[in-house]
Order: sequence, then structure tokens, then C-alpha cells
Amino acid sequence: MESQDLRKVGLKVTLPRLKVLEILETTDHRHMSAEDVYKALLEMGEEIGLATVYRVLTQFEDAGLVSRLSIDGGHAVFELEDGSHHDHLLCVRCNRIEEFVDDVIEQRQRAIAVEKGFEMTDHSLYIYGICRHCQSS
Amino acid sequence: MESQDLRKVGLKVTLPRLKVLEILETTDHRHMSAEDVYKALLEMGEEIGLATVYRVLTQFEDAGLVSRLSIDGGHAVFELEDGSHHDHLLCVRCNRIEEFVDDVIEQRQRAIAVEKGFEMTDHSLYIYGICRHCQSS
DNA sequence: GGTGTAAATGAGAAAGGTTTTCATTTATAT
DNA sequence: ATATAAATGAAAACCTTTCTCATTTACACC
Ligand SMILES: [Mn+2]
Ligand SMILES: [Mn+2]
Ligand SMILES: [Zn+2]
Ligand SMILES: [Zn+2]
Repeated sequence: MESQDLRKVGLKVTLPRLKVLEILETTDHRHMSAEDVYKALLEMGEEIGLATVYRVLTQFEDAGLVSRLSIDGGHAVFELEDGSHHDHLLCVRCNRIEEFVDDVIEQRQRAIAVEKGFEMTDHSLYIYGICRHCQSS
Repeated sequence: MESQDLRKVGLKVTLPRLKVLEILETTDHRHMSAEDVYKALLEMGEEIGLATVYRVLTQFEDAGLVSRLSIDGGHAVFELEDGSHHDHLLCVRCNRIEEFVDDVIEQRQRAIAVEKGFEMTDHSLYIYGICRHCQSS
């Protein structure tokens, strides 16, 4: 019952919010742009404005339900937050996104912040390349 | 004599190009947005259009004279290319930018790409935090 | 030093993703 | 059922960056 998820984070239960959540939970593209979500809603027969999709995604982000990737010079993509931090590999040919976790990198980042006198609040790491699938074509 | 630098990379020697180069070489803000460069030119008395600044910076980037950072969801910043790769720490309070090099991270990134079957072409890493200066205030 | 031609420039329009505005509709507390 | 604060849709605005196109300029050649 997602209604409770929404109430828990102080958001009223509305159709746009439920539907956006549903899209994110049932898609097989874990990483979606606002436009992707908007189109998926249309295909589902829900006429929800793009501005609302942006608003809802941003609220979900603030609420910690969703996280946002800001990809190099383009549009943002969103994914359901699963509580576990990870970083991303992006295929520059087909835009495929893969995920990884590397504790060595995570630890080095913290060490660098300390060295430089920074109180680290966040980091972003993207590895760009050509995916296996695109190499053979 | 910067004229030679320009000719060397196949660019005609023009006033906008010389002046943009001069700004980048003499500023004490190593990392500047196109707007920053534009304003610096104005203060210098040079009326060079913003579109030209963007064009010139992009050409310099293509020529390898300058590199571009694409910071999280905002405007790009440029810096003179010095031949050595480095990554960045960004202060979320004052926007200060510091640089670092970490061979362990560089190597782990390559290893991850291999593991995932990616032919790595590039990567981007930003550590966000509160700088020393901003912590005490 | 002139001349021709391709390249560069400036001004403004356009692009593309995202946010804001504001009138209308809706959720929810009472 | 009612009141009220919040949410929505549609369109306009925003912001950075790129493009268009008329005009100017750099530079190869005579
Ligand atoms: Mn992810
Ligand atoms: Mn730098
Ligand atoms: Zn691919
Ligand atoms: Zn700071």
C-alpha cells in the first residue's frame, strides 16, 4: 500500500503521486527521465502534466523516496531509492546505465575530503564508456 | 606569444581568442564559467559577445587548450588544460573548487570498467562538501 | 600593399530541460 | 458537509548554451 509511504513522508495521497510511484516500481528501466515517466503515464492512460511529473519527482527526491542522477550536460534521470548507495557506468553509445559499488573508492573519497579539510556531504562519480553490447556492433 | 598557440591548433588569430586566452591565463580563479569570462572581458574593456565566448571556449576545448567541467545540473566551468588529469572537490557553500589526483581511484575505475565489460572513455568525479573556510563561519 | 575568399563575429532568436505562475481542483482535518 | 491549505494543469518564464545570418575580419595570394 503505497498510500502509507506517501503519508509517512508528509505528502498528500494524490493520483499523480500514486501513479508516478507505480511507474517507478514497475518499470524495467530502473533509471528514468521525467520525460520517460511522463510518457509511461500517457501509455497507461493517465493524463498527468509534465510539470506535475517534475514536481512529484522532486518531492520524492526531497522525501528520500527517489534519487536523481545529473548526467553530463543533459537531462536528469531518477530511480527508486533503495537505501544502498551506488555509482554508475554510462554507455556513450546506447545510454545504457549500469551500477556498481566500490568500497575502495568510497573510502578514498572520504580520505581525500579529510586531507583537503572538507566536510564531505556528497559525491558523484560516473564512468563513461562503450558497453559490451555496443562494442560488438 | 599566444598567437603561435592558436595557429598551432589551426585557429586564426583573432582578438576574441587572444583575449579569452589572456583572461584564462591571468585570472586567479582557475575555474571560470563562460559568463565569468564574459564579465572579465567587459571589465577589461573588451566588448566581446557571450556567444563568441562560448564558441571560443568550445574551440579551445576541442583543441585541447582548455577543459570543461560539467557541474551538477548547472553551468559548465572551464580551466586551462595543463596536461595532467585531476578531479575536483566543490564547496557547496562558497563554490570554491579544489583539485586532487588519486591514483587508487583512477585504477579502481579502470578495473570496474573492465569488470563490467565497458571500454572506458572518460569519467567524472566530484566530491561535494563544506570547505575549511566555510566550516568556521 | 591590395584583393578575394573562407572563416569569425555580434546580436538576437531558438533550443532544451526544468521551474514558476496562477486559476482551478482536490485532499483532508474538523 | 465545510473550510482551507495543498496539489494540479497549462502555459509562460527561466537559464544556460547553441544556432542563424548579416556583417566584418584574417590571411593566402598576386
Ligand atoms: Mn542507479
Ligand atoms: Mn581543475
Ligand atoms: Zn551501449
Ligand atoms: Zn566554502
